[in-house]
Amino acid sequence: MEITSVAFGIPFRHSITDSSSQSTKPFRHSITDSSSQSTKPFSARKSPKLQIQHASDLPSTLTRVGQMLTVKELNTALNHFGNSNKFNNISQLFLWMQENKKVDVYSYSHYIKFMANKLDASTILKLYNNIQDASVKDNVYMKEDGLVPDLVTYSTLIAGCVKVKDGYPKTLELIQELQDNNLRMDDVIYGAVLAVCASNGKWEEAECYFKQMKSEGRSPNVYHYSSLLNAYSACGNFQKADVLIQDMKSEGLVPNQVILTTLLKVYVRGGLFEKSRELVAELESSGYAEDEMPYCVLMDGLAKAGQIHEAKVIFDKMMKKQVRSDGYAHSIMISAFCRAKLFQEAKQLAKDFQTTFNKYDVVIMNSMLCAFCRVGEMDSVMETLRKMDELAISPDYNTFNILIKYFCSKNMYLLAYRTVEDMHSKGYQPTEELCSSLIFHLGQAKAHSEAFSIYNILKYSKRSICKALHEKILHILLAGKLWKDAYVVFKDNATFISGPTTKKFASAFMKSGNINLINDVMKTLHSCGYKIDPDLFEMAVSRYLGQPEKKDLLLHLLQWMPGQGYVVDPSTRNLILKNSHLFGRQLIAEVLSKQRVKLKAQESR
DNA sequence: ATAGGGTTAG
Repeated sequence: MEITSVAFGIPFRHSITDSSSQSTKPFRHSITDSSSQSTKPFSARKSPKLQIQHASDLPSTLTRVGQMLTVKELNTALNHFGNSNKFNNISQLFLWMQENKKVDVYSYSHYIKFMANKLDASTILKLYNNIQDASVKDNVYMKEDGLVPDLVTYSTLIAGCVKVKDGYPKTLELIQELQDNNLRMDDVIYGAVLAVCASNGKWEEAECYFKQMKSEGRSPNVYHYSSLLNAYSACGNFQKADVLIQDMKSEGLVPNQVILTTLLKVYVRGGLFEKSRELVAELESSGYAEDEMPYCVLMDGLAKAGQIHEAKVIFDKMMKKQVRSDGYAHSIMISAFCRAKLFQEAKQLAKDFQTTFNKYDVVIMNSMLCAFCRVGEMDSVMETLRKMDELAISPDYNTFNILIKYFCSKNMYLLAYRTVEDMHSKGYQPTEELCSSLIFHLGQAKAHSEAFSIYNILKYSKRSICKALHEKILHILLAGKLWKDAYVVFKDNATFISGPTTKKFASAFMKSGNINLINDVMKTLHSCGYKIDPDLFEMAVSRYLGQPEKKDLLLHLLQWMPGQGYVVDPSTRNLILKNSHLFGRQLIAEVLSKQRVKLKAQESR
């Protein structure tokens, strides 16, 4: 009881606000839709293609005439919008084409070309995979029609790998592919590749590409140097960094703001705080410290090395100098205080952030939430959540994760469940490990249908989930007497269900499952190679005998059996005969004798 | 078309 009332209060009022703000959209559409029809009576006479190109409300025009157009014509429209930089229309049209399966390789290619700098990296990579799938499917090769990807395409794709997980192996594939297409890596490609190496902590590989480009007679520019430098920062290799800076200077390049800030990162990661402070002073005197970034780098490093007081000194100095800040500095100090369990200081600074910036920040909230959860300060957790709600800060992926883990750790599984549902409805994917453990605990707590909901969230969000999970949920569904769901799970995953569990499912279902599904379950069991026991038939027959109005189902079962090599055993046969008045003696006798004849015939064959 | 900063958890 207490759990649900808490859950009701928290996650999250915005789900209501959000959906209401979304509900204004269709409204807006229907207005524009009707007005465009009434003010443009001639539109119906325009060709569908022109209607699309000149649509004032593209989505509704597409709904009206989109299906009349071929993929080729739609691609022309994409091009039309692309050439006039109508990005909104490109997106709307492409989305419609995807939803209506009216896309080919060229659609993807045009779309990527026009939207390259409007889309985030992972989206572009996904689209790129779609192209490859589509080109195999349509047997079209990109090389035709000038569609061969060029170096610009590849640099866009590789740059996209910087922020993406698995970006490094993906980059290797792309390098291979561009070489297969007879392209050679140029300066920009090398720049992007080095950036990927750096963001994946691969300094040796970065060095290797750096040397390789030099050996090809290319002179590294500041981008290359800064990425290699950044690659050294993860491991704090300041010796290599210093050598690199010397090399750079000897090539006649002057370290700029980015280079020096990155060098600072190396020193900080290497624990050279004295040298770092000197470098910050150098940045200040060069006018490179007007932004908070170098201070952030140093503060964060100090705090993570346990020197929280020194970090705060930098923070205060920065505030005194009125360095331009977007709030990162606050965020770093707040999370540092939280890590050190200095909650009063953290709260004070959070308050300060709120008054300085006149807003709140989800990252700061997450830091505090996480800290409160870690020390188990339930009241502060709830207070923080209330505050987020008050200030209309939408929880993000991390917020949900923090909360769910916290609720699980406190054995508040129903609350965790509600939070996962909320998370899912906001479009965030909980991890499989989290779901899997929650399913287990919900099962233990007899929250069977809740466990099944989590299973479904997982199943419909991922291509493949741990095979053992199907069997696990099957046990839970049986325990919860959710027969129909159990049947669906069994049917969809029969190959992953062990023999003993199959047996358990079969007899539990025959005993208590939905009578209308008994024959379906029998057939499913048989078709997945399970040898149906005579006891199971006896159980099914008993169920039918208990409900004479299901006569047709019994007859159907009896008729189906001999074809698959089954025959009722003598005791079941007697049971049926004893009750045959309920079904029509004549009919039952016929069916039973047919069973024997068919079986005999099969045996003699 | 290529470069630099904060939050989870183990």
